[in-house]
Amino acid sequence: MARYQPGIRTEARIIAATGELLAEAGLDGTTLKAICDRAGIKAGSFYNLFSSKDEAVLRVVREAINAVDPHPEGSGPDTIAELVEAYARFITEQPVVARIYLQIAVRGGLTDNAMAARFLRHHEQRVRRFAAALAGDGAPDRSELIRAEVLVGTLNGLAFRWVLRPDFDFRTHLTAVPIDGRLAAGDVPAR
Amino acid sequence: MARYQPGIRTEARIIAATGELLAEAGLDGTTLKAICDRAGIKAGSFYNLFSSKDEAVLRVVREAINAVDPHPEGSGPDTIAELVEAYARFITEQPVVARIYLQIAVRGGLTDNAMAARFLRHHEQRVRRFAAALAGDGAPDRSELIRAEVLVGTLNGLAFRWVLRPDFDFRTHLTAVPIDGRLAAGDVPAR
DNA sequence: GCATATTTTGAGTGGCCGATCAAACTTTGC
DNA sequence: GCAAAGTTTGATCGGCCACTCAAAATATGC
Repeated sequence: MARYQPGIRTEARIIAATGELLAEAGLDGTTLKAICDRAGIKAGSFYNLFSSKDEAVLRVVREAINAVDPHPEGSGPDTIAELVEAYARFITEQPVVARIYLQIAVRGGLTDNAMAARFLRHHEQRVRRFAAALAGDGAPDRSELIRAEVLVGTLNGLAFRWVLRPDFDFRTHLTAVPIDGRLAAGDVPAR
Repeated sequence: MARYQPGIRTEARIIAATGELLAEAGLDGTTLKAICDRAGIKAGSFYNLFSSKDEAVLRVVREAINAVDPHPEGSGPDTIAELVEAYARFITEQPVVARIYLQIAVRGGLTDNAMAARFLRHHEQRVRRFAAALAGDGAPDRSELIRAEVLVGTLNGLAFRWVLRPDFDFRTHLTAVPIDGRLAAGDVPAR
């Protein structure tokens, strides 16, 4: 870990460079050389601060995952509309982080176990949260868990579509997502 | 291209090995060495029949994409229920091909342009087909196109979820997918 | 069975990957 | 200003990647 000022600044530049590359070029494009070139350092400096390339990538991914839900679970009476809106804000207001999150979700899930596990844990947590909102009072039943999984699946599906082509209008399509018989658009509170 | 019998058999073994590896180990795990080892040949034989590794991968992917929709567009009055059921059958009955299809969709989409373009073209074609089914007679309007995109997005989202964990029950969750105000389950015809 | 075309092999190529390390340099606390 | 601790550099490592090629082996048509 960095102790002196130069090291602290370098560490920050490495994290920034890694994040930008993950969003722009995906996991394949995020090579050690690319990170170092963008951060303006040599490989040796990188390994003075990080023990491996994966450490830097995981740091960025972890931050991206945490950025999805700013306030922790249970810290407020979530409604479905609020949860959907939070997802939409994540996509539209933090596109770089969102791209990292989704890329790692699928990419990491296919090959790397650590990333897949991390993403799945977070996914399940989110589904529980959606299910709780569907249930209102009391614990969600099986039907509500399934409906929550489908709703989160829809959001993820549209988000993947957006990753494939960034000009895909996530918000517009969100208005056609059915929630409890109504459409999401009508439920989204004004910002 | 193969002209003699040994070459024809080798070509088939290469395609089979490539497909198996794509499904098992993803794009990263599908190295030239892995393909050749599984096919029981040397690299030189591979390049006698294929001009590049990508050529073999693309052949498999193309076949996987074509396998999604067995009968070509316009060859029958598709209903939404039929289209959803076709997607579900693809996932549940051809899991290997489905995994390849979805992996390439996201993986290839991020780095490789040829695969991304191919997947997107196919995706848009599918959305048009869903939209036409929603519209019934006449050309689909904007609203129907958006609803079709959301519905296909939901299917993709659930499929991605299944790729992440194969024990995810795609069919059960399909019953909770809202279609035109009703649930998909009620519309799915008996097989 | 022979000439020709194809296929297979084995031994390479260069290139990029992540990672290492000693030596020079810089920052920091005192 | 000095010593100790941290940082940067430049050269370098072995390994795996996709790919090549001449030469040996095999298939095919006649």
